[in-house]
Amino acid sequence: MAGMRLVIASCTVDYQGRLDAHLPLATRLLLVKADGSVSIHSDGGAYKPLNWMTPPCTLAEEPARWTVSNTKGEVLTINIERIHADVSHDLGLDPGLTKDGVEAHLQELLAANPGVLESGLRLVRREYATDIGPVDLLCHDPAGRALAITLDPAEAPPTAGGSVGATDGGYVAVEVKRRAGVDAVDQLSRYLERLNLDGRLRPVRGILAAQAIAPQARVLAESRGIRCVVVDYDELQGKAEPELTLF
Amino acid sequence: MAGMRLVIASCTVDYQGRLDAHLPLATRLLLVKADGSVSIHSDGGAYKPLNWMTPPCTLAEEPARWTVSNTKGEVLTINIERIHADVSHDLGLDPGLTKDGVEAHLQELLAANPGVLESGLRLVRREYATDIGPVDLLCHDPAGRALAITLDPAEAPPTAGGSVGATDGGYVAVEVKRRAGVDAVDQLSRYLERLNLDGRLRPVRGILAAQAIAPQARVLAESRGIRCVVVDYDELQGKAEPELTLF
DNA sequence: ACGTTGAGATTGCCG
DNA sequence: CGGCAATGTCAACGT
Repeated sequence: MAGMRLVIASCTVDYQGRLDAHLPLATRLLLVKADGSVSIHSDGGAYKPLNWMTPPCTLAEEPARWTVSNTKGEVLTINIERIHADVSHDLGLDPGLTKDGVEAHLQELLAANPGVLESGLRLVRREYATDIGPVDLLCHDPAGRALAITLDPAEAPPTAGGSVGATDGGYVAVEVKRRAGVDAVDQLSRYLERLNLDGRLRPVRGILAAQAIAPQARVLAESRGIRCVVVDYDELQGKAEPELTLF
Repeated sequence: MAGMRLVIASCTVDYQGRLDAHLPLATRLLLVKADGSVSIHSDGGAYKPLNWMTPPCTLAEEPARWTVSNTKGEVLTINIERIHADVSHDLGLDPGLTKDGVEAHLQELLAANPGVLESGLRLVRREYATDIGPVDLLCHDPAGRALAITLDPAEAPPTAGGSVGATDGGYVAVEVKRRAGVDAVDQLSRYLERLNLDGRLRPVRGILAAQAIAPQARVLAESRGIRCVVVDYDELQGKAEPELTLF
């Protein structure tokens, strides 16, 4: 039986699996999809169901008791007191969602225009592989150490005692985020720690590029000699197709 | 009009807000809850809707077009080609979900039995406040430096060059997780960095306690002198009530 | 209201 | 299939 089934029922629910959970008696929506997944919704709390079972799973249906289980030993038990409605509809396959404006797109635009991050910066490689994961952008700064002279002293990297690669020239690792928090700074720090073990790259410094950077992330980044650059998505998209803005 | 509304409709959808997204024409379930939130489901893909708008938001309904918007400028537009079904039900307030087995419970059990983490360890305080957030457990090791002698050399902390408080006695900061990843190591590292600025506590070392620890997290933790302890939830619960296991 | 943290996170990607 | 990182993460809680 293909299609989606909607049941309004007064029920209690028990889940045993990754945790134990229980729902007292109340009227709720039971949503059974074609893939067998079941979700139990109340009339609030946005889109997240109170309980659910993700596919693949099997539904065993008795008159007053549904038992949904999967191969990992998780069990969802729905004890049905009364059914108020029970309808089914065949929806067919969904053509799917198209998205625009996510981190991947921001990374593409920055890869095409690394100079936005810092004048003269050139892209070496996107998704540069390290043994702890890929760095979003690895760039090279032809100006090298000379660059530091032109920077405001307040933005200059700390002295050589820093724990990560806080230097002022050569290679540059860029972490791209839509919204950057302290975790993004830690992530970039890990990469820098790793990249600076490579004698062919060392010294490598870091740039955190995001549409928005949390204040605490900015403080942490600067204390580690990591530059923060806030990028404007629309403006960047304009640079990507400059011929469109000529007239 | 209180209650939940279920509409089966052929529609296209556009979302503009944190990103841009579009859904081509297809038949879907539109779920409108009493709080005004709207979610659009296909017949698959677990419980997450294809598109949605979380409350608070307002729904403006025209014959062939629903417009859902919030105060942050996000807009969800549903162009309705045909309505196949449209039913409403008043579900009433839900008494809510009870849970057991989450991190908070694991933290309680470890607070009551810190010796599980390391013989002799004593609890100083749960949720010990620092200015960058609370440490799950702050403990004290009466054995102090003498402990290191009994440890396997392979597990011994690194030399004093480590960037965070990787020492071998006195106070111990414990980070509790159900599943620990590298981010948990970073989190604990930040706390250690902070705690070791306090002369009354220094030196403070770290223990990462979790039901499961990712291999990369283990490597990173040990490179920073942080001990990893895998705890068994059921076993720990047994220790909490030892009188029940006497016979 | 804002920030921080946990979550049965889910989902997609790539090894 | 397992590890890893992004997500319009969401939701709960404390300040």
